[in-house]
Amino acid sequence: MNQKNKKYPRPAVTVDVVLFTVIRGHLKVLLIRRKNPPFRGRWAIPGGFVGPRESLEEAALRELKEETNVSGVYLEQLYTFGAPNRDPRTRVITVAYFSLICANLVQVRASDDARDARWFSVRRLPRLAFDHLEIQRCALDRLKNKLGYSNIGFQLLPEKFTLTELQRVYEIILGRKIDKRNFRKKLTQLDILRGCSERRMAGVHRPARLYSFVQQKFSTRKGKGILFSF
Amino acid sequence: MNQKNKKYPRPAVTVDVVLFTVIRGHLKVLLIRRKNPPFRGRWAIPGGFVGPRESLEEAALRELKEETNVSGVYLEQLYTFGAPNRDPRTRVITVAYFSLICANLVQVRASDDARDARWFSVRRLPRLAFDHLEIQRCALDRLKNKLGYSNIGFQLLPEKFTLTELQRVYEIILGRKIDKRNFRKKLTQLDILRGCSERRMAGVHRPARLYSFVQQKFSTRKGKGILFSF
DNA sequence: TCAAAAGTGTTGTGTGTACACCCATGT
DNA sequence: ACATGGGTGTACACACAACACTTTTGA
Repeated sequence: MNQKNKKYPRPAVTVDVVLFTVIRGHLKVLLIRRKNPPFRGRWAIPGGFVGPRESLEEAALRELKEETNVSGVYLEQLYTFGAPNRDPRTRVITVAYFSLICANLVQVRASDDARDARWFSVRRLPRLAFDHLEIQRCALDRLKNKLGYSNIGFQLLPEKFTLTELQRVYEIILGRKIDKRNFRKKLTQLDILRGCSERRMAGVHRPARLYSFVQQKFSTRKGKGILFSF
Repeated sequence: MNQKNKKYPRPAVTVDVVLFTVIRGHLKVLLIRRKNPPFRGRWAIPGGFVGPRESLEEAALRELKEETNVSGVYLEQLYTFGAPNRDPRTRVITVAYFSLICANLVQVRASDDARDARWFSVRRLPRLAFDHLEIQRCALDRLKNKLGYSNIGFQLLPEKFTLTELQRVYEIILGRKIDKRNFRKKLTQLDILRGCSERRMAGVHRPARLYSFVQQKFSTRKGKGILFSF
């Protein structure tokens, strides 16, 4: 880090947030339609410039709040993209984040004057602006991988959920069926769920028990080996 | 990504490279002593500004080459650090990389007029400039974790190596002893090593067989589960 | 009584782990 | 012959994977 500041024109720095949720059995990602060139009319990952007094994470949280009105959601830095011509206007380096949110808790600010925001199934994305397809793929890969050795799956559900709902989240993201008994056995022996006394009635069948995630138990488990390996 | 460029002063963007190697049984990291304020005289991770026409990775490779004269080494983006006051002069966002190199293949440009560069054991680091201690810890965590599910351990060895040398790399980084028979059994059943006919004589004992890493076999293995779990 | 999802155990197979002795070499 | 690190196999524990039937509910 030499004192060469003058020699180097400074790039613009943005944060982009790949926001996932699960709606009716599909993994969805939030996109915003661009109103201005370049890529006018194309869909893009929400993002914006990093303010002079905020950290990168603060900038990402601010963007997230602007789009969804929620705070306290899961947010993780993903990767930084800086190809010289990824934005045709000027040099823009973007620090990408990915975020998980429970669909019940969020009301997307859609379709007001300034913006057109929609959830898209990750299987059926429209053409994206800039290198946003690459960013989105990177986020999806991270999500799939991280599901195997962390607790992030719970972030897509409300505080109380049934075991079948949790299993669906895993199946949707991993893209394959999981054996019900093995799934439940694994979770109970991980000792990270607290069953509450409530039941949930949903349809003409036996009511399902509701559970909540117990953070502290999870984080104190020994770190060696895989946690979920379905 | 709105058109608000004017409102936001652009930060400087740098890349920093945490460069690891193994020398005589110790995991080492390359540091450079700062000749100028701030933090004059403190040791720092090598890095520098991102040029206007180069990608982030190109900038990291350039820095790496400037420090070590080598190319073709393992390099991976680590994390981006952007706390508003991490550099007291001005806003600097740094994209950190980490890199692994075989000590035999590198000749550090040490102690010429402009720079004072040294390998430090990760166990005995000096006080570091900026937030470089945090960056270095982040890199070390990543290295330890990634050792378990990837092939990066081989990057710290020359092309031909003995199984004991490979085991030492794992023991040094993980910080614990590994059973010799289990280590060798695991590697042979992974089928990623080719034994060559050469032997290495080193000291007054039976000569050791030399092996080389076979990339293609490794990369085609099924990705589920852990690969190394010593 | 029927449909629909909830809930529950056992067995075989593979992988991790612990452990001790002989081999090849130079002095 | 001896000191030094190289090289090899077996037995137990545990985790993953496959698999089918009973329960509870509302209509």
